[in-house]
Amino acid sequence: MKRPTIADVARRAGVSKGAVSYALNGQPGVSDATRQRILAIAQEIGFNPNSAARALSGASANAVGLALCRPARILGIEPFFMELISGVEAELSARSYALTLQVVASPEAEIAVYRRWWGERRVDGVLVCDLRVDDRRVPVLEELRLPAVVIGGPGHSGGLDHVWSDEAVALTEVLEYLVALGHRQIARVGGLPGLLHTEIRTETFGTVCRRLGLDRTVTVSSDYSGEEGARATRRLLSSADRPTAIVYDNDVMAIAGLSVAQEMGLGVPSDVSIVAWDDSPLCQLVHPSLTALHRDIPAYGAHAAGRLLAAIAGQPLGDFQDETAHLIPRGSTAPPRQP
Amino acid sequence: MKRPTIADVARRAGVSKGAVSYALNGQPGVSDATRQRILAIAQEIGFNPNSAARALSGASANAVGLALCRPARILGIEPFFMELISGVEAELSARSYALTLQVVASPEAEIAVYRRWWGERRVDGVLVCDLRVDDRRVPVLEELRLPAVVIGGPGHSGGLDHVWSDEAVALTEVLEYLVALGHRQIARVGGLPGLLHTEIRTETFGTVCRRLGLDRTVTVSSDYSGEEGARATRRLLSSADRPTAIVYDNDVMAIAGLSVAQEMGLGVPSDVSIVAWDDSPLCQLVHPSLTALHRDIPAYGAHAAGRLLAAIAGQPLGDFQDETAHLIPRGSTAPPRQP
DNA sequence: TCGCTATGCTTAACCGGAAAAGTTCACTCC
DNA sequence: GGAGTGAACTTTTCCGGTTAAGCATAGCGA
Repeated sequence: MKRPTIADVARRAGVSKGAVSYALNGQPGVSDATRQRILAIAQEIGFNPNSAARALSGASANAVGLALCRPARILGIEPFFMELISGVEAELSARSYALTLQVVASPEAEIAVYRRWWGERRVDGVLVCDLRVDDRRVPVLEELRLPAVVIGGPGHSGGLDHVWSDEAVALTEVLEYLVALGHRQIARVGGLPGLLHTEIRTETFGTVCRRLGLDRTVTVSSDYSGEEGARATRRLLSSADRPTAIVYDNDVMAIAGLSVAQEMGLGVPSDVSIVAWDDSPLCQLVHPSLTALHRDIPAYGAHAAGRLLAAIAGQPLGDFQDETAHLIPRGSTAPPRQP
Repeated sequence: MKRPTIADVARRAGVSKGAVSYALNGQPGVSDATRQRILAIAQEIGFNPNSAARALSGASANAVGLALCRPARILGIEPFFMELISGVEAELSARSYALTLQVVASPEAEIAVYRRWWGERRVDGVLVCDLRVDDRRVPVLEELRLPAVVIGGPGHSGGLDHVWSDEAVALTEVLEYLVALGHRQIARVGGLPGLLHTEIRTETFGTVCRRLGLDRTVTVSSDYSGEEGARATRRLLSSADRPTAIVYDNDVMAIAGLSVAQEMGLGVPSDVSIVAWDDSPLCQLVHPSLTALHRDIPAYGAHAAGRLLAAIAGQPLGDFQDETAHLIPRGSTAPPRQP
């Protein structure tokens, strides 16, 4: 089956290719009557402009790129990325932009992908996840002048636009809540060290605990996987002065932690309270359901995508602070058992 | 920053654009010495061929499409798709193909996306998920002659290549295992009706139960979400003759079911055994860990992608039966308590 | 009546590659 | 020595759009 081209439309309408192009793109230069006729014919023969030809003459590929640097195992289990992608997609497809996805093995590979995409003009811009402290991807994107929106922050995104949410405030809410319940020994199982939001949380955790007068607080690093979350929890709960509450950097680790606690014969929340960061439906499926920090991740993705499209259109909007995650107390938190 | 084009390489090498094209594409027509020189220069100035220009002259967009028709909520929570995408990606990026992703709201929208992609020449082929009985997408793809690989089957994929895994054998293994443990009342919480694999499972469930002499068996339809899984479980477990074992069509519903059982004060596996289809790491994070049907989903995706690339290259390979899911018994199954 | 402008269209150049067709030249061979 | 050949390039055309520039025609004011 032959794909209809602009020439086919032009022939049937008895006008030139140029006229068709003007008509379809809403440009002036054709009468209203002709425009209507051309639109009808294009519709009738199912004409869609060849994206390559368009990209070649205009400058726009009508696509944005997203490179994810996580092992398959973790990508699958963490709802975060898929929800983010859903949100990004919703915004993009409303403006008929395509999303080009690539899973990479390392930050270096990710940089190579950006360079290739830029050279190939395959995408008009990119969304950058997992912002790191002094991220090496940032200067490369700036050098390439590839429009980009960083998802994460604040700071460390150089001159790139970014969309972020206040991790410090959210964590503070959690800690104040736990302290209000009576907890004094609070531990945290953190995400991948080096990621900016992990570092922000770690620093905030220290600061707020000191401010609240908690002395025996500890952060253990992990990698977001259930296995690591379980291992960290096992270590924490076997220690001499075990914490009465644990805050996890994602929901998967929190669920693993819950399971470990129950396995060790500890009651949740009676012996140990659990709080999860990121509130996927999973948190409500386990028993007891998990107290979690909730935010609208698809909306977060949609905002980032919207900003990226604006940046591509040449309107640098500056940074955008998205909704702060808020605590949803559920069954996994309670006052600690009196000693 | 100006993107280097083939003309820049040609100028620096002191040859024509044509020579550069031959050299970079491994075509005959240039001497080895010149080829090396051109390659070195291309490397040095970081030349990447403009994908649009390439797509416009050749016929290949060097991209494949994947349209997903599920609400964001479910896409996020089900590890299946993200794992599948990881596998697809691994295969594609090894052959430097891009993956274009689109989330759609309905099968009609999905068909529209295929038509658009085809018209825009945006992709060279597509992967089709969630095969339905008498799927309307199949004739459209055949009519468009858009290379496609259907993930799912067997059958109902018309003349399109497909990659499938034997659901019937897997389910039979589960049922025989449960019967061997002594279960006689087995229920199943099924996935979305209309999806081919759901229908195959439903039919197999009926057939095998009859063959094994089980009389009181029941299948409840659901939508893969935890909420629905919980509701279905609640109904099953409150019924007069409640089942002693429940098989769930995915892991999320199984986890929800486990939670409901525990909430109702029933012991798992003492009062009710639970088996999950799809064995994401989640199954090992809950307590007791779930007996599950395991298969390598990234590999499944990689196989499909590989077949699609072959189909695009013009080698129709015919159907491919992937590994059958196999049962991994864990803590959620045991002989039923004696009445 | 003659310009002048605005409208509505056509023409043609261009984007950056791929590849067919054409050119040059060294070399072979009768 | 002249035709024939093949290697190594160059030139040209093409893909299918966008868009600047060109060109009739109509309308209008002086």
